Amino acid sequence: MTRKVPTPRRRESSLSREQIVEASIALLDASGESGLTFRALAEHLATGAGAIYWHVASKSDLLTAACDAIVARSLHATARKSAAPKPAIRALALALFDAIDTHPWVGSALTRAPGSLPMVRILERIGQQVVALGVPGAAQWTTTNALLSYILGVSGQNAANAHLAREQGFERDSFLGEVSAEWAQLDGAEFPFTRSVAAHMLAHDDRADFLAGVDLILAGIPAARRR
Amino acid sequence: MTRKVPTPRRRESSLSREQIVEASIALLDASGESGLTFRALAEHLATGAGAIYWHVASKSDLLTAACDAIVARSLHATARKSAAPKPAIRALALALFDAIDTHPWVGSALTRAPGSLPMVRILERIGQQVVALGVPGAAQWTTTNALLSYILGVSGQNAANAHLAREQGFERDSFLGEVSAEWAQLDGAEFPFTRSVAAHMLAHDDRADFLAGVDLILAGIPAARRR
DNA sequence: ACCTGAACACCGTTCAAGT
DNA sequence: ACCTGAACACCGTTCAAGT
Repeated sequence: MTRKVPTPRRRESSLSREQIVEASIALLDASGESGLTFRALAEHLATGAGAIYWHVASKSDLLTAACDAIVARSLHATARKSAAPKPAIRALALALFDAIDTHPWVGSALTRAPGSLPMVRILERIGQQVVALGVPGAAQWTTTNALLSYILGVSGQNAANAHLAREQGFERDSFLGEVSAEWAQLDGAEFPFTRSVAAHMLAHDDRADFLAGVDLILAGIPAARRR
Repeated sequence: MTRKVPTPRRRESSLSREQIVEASIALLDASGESGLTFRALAEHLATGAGAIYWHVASKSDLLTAACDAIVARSLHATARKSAAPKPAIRALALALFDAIDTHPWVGSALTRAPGSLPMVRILERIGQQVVALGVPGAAQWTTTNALLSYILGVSGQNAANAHLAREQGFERDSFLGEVSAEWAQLDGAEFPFTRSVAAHMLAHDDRADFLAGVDLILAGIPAARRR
């Protein structure tokens, strides 16, 4: 993070970390995690594969940086609304859900980078609202963690669905149709619940269900305190 | 899934899908997701890489099968205790947490296989208890989904911590120490919450916090119904 | 029916050599 | 200080050929 004063003497159009991250995001959005390749990146940036390593430590460094750019952007867009804590948490949750829906690779990449900067950004924002909610000190960590896990968990699953559907050339709807049909054919004695929700899962609205789950957790917070 | 009657005529010690899955689990446990390689697997099984493709469709098929073996085993171990719904959900959650802690690769692999058999097994078990809890029809899917996402989300994060720590050659504790120290040095104006929980995160018990979160959601269920 | 192993088309990463 | 591009040590997957 210590940035030395640069003395740009050579050509002005030299490679920069931001350029590389931006190009990475474009590749990731276009063709998923497998689309991010040092060779593809080099071609995209009209340079050699080795050049990228001057600005970036490794592929996982690059992926984390790309994640952080998306997360920071998304959090920035929902910042400073100064709403009450619970509406603020709902807005935050939806912003992340939408960001991960738009950039499905963010979901799985975040999971593999615990304690990294993008995760800390989210933790911080949720935590501040949990504190504002009046949750006592000892429960703040647990409550924030529960919300964080739910938000990233469901958003990630939703994105994985979308990604898998696209990968198999289906529309998202017809992919859900496939899964629903599979579930409906499961053994009734062994999988009664899954069979019973097969129809609902076909018709459901991912975003609305996601928000309902957030509300479920939010509802549990005062209830848990009252015990 | 249609299994033709096999006519084993050649040598009795032929390769089987179960053998391959078992060897895969061993490799995954020993050296993580990057340790599962068709070449390593072939060497382990004293065969050629191509032979494995006779029994397995692809690497992702193999990974899903390995996941399913672990999940099925773990669910079977906690089956038929016929406890009340909430204790049953807690026991189920802990069993999965422990299984993913022991086999960290299960956490990330599950995320990438939505709608697959191992996921359905878990969905089914949680769903049955949610139904037993008396949650009305319309809310069953959402409630089950929330629990599923929380359980897999937190377990996955915990496993990712363990895996990352091991990868970097740290003990788990000293890895958490690193992260905690980093958090304590964050900018106080921008990251007040993260700074304030840095100490707690060092001392906390992952398993206990995980269970507390499950209780938080369980507490929210009746509260949400009462609205 | 099942296995072998070479071959194909890729990867991330390194590094001498250039400017 | 920054870039080039060949080279290294790998991958998953395929497929003719064997038994």
